Amino acid sequence: MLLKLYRINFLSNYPKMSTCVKGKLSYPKDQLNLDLTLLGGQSFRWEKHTNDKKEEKWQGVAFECFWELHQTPSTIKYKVFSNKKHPDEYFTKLLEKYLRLDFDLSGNCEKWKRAHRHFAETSQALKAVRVLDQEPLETILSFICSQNNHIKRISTMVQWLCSKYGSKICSYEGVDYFSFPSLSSLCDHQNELESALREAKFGYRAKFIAGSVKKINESGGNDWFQKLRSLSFKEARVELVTLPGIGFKVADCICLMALNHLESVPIDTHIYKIAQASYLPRLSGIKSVTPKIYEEVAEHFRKIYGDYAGWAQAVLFCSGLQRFQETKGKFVDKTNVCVPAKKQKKK
DNA sequence: CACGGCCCTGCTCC
DNA sequence: AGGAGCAGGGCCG
Repeated sequence: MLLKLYRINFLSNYPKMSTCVKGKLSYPKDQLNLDLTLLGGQSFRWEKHTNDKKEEKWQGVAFECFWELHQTPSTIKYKVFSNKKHPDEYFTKLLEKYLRLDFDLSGNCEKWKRAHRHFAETSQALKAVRVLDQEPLETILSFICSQNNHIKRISTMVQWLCSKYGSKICSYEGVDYFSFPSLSSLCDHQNELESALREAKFGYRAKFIAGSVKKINESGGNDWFQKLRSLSFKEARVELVTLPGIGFKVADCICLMALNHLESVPIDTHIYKIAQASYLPRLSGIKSVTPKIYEEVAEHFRKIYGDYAGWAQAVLFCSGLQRFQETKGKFVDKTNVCVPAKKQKKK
């Protein structure tokens, strides 16, 4: 045990010293559900741990920092490791920005409840999911991985990218944590990138990622991301869909979660089913979501829920997800008759 | 322009 | 046991 501690300290202090900062901010728990927000499919870099005393903590990497979060009814306490020196308040501000704590969730939920009956019915108990404000490159590559895929495998793939091309932030409790790779780091391996990804079981997404990295670099990298933030939502989306592997749905996820375009409403299969059942019954016979149908649904949500329609969608999505799990794969919207979950037995 | 077939992998189901 | 079916899409014909 002593030896182990010594090793960890030795490794993490040398050759590069990563500093640990502790901090705390006040925020009511009922306005921030960390499970839904961090583990619900926006980011793929967080894990929750519960010890035998049933104390919960969330660990993850964002903005080149490793974070450990604890939540009390009125506060969030954090530990953060970073390779770069910053004044302590930098981290508090960063965390507030990442979680968009300035957004009045309960106020907006009241508006959304008045805007449509379905919202009022589905979210009686507030699903306090917050839309994260994430880094564009990480969000783009992660959501390219998300197609035809589920959270668990996406997380594995993103983790692979980080440990292969990212840089080590710290070693904590015996685990190494890596930042998401920078654009330049990925470009340095441009020639081998696709084949390396293939080998790492990225499947057909390997080509998309390599191609997108190349194109992002040619477009100006971080300057291009800044430009996309300053453009209107739809202008930004037009630009994004020129990247290989990015269609409307993934582009909308990026706009919403990394480019500050909160009116963006990603229409995935879950949301489409909700739309068919409770918003646009006309679509109930139509299976394939063509670009035209996609836009119709998205515009419909924007019309109802306004400038922050994407956030309203996130809340609806979480409500749907929960029911999805409860019914063991059979998606059942509340407006339909609820099919009882199959009895599971078997060891 | 709408549609179906296909794409990689890994897991679950039967 | 081992093949079908599917998972928070996109591309191509």
